[in-house]
Amino acid sequence: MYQPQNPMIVQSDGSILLEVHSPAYPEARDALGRFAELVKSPEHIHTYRISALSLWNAASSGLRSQAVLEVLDQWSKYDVPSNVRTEVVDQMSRYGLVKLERRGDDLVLSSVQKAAIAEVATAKAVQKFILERLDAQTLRIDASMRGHVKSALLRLGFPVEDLAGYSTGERLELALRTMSRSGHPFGLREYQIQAVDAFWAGGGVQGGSGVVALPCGAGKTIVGMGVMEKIQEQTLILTTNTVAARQWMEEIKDKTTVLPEQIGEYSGDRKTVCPVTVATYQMLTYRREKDGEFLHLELFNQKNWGLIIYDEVHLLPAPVFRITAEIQAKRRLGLTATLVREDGREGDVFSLVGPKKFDVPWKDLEAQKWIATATCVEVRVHLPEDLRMEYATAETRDKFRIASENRDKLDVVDALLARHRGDQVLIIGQYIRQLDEICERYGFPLITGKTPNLEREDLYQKFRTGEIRTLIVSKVANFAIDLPDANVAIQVSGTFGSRQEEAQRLGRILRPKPGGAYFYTIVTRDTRDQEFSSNRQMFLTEQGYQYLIMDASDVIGSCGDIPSGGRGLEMRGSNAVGEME
DNA sequence: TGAGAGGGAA
DNA sequence: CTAGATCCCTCTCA
Repeated sequence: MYQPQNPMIVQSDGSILLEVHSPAYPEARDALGRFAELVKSPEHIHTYRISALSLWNAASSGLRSQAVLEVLDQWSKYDVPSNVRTEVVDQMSRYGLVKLERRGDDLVLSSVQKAAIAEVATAKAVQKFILERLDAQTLRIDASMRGHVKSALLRLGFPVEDLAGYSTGERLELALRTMSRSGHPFGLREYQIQAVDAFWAGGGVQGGSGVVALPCGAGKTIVGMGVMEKIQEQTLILTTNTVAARQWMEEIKDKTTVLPEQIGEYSGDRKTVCPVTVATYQMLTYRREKDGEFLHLELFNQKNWGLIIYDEVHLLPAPVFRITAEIQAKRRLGLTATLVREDGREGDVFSLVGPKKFDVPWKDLEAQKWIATATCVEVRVHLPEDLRMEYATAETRDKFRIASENRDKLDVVDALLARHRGDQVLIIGQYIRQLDEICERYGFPLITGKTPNLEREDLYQKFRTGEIRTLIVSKVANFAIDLPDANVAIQVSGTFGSRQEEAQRLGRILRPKPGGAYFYTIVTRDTRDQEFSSNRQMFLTEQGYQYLIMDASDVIGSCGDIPSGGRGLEMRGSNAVGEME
């Protein structure tokens, strides 16, 4: 049957085409996002792919294959190819087809399907972990190899459901406060409660490991504390940097009954191990020079942890994967905004930290006003005549830089600053040279990695109070979670295709505010800059953000509108909340 | 004891 | 893929 009004085409190779301008697009996109990945997003038709991992993650977060098929049937123009239907049902049923369970002191792999166990038993990568074959449906495995077994099986196409349970950690009684120490009423939001419950669902054996994906600014720390309250055991928290580590400590002190002396920082500065300990990933990955030995992995055994929290789990480094494979009996919570890794190790996150248990489309939280409504605009600038020759003859790897640093971008910055006079603006870029130039042109303060901490804090403070209205920031913006909120971000250059980076930077302006938020990215037309830019936008597009494409001349020339969902800029400051659709 | 630089790593 | 930021360590200086 042919239903031309539907927005979707499902093809037999597993790719899905989605028409962006269809009225049904928003609904179809959100439904599709639960089990497929966006791989290409040019202006009119987006391409998604159904991958095995995306289906397993969907299955583990509670979606049924029947529901997936219904989505495809509902929105597809043509009949869904039968091989795709089979693939969806097959892959999703694979999650949990092989189970890992405890029998006395032993661990066993079992399946209702003898064929599955037969396949597992003969696979080279798994054989070395098998101790004996108990019967046609059961294999006894080496209990110390629990993580390695799961990794190997995932690669074989068997995403194991791990029901072997967890060891009990040392007890730590704690509760969330209803009034924070700093004197504000405090409680979990609806979706945060759902996230905690989804992680915990099934209790003792089923609940206890997995990943929760939430947008920047949606309170992942709070979800972590909610899980700690459920478990009531000593907890080790791993973060990407010390500022984040200290923020966790502050939050726990502020919003739980854990006493300050029960919280320790394990970092380069201080090495205190307490019932709640916060450490950085880099601490754990540090190796002594002479023999390459890891010096701090001991931390995992220094206390009988009942829970390990992996903050920003999409950045988890290889050695931490290795140690995580060894501690599969501990409860593990992964937190992330994006789950996409740029290095393709999503499979390891799935098998070693755990499957995705919960996520919310960013647009849902926007609709509920938990995060700001953001208008994203890509402004395209031409390369000036004299740089064109240089660009054309440059080495591939220099091309990106030439296009990124295009000085004509500054004319657009001029215009945008004029439009947003009175707003709190961040100018974000990747090249110090380029940022120096901007700094000279306007005289706004510039923060880079070299800026001492005291000076940063001073500038942040002045920005917070409005004494300073514009800050220029380098890649520090990607990590500095203490960077104050702004309502306008102007990106003049960014890293090669990093989807996470774009998400992080948008996150800088997502705290809810009455006038909405504006995210501008300035790119050089028809160059590698533009190519990479579209790559960077992929994750946010998947989340429903549509970039408005404008030419530099439209921004510079007109003194009028940058539409935000068909409305003019003059709506800012009014009670109107801009719309994206 | 603490701050600040320099080197190496990923 | 660069360029850039971060974090760890050890060393020096007050």
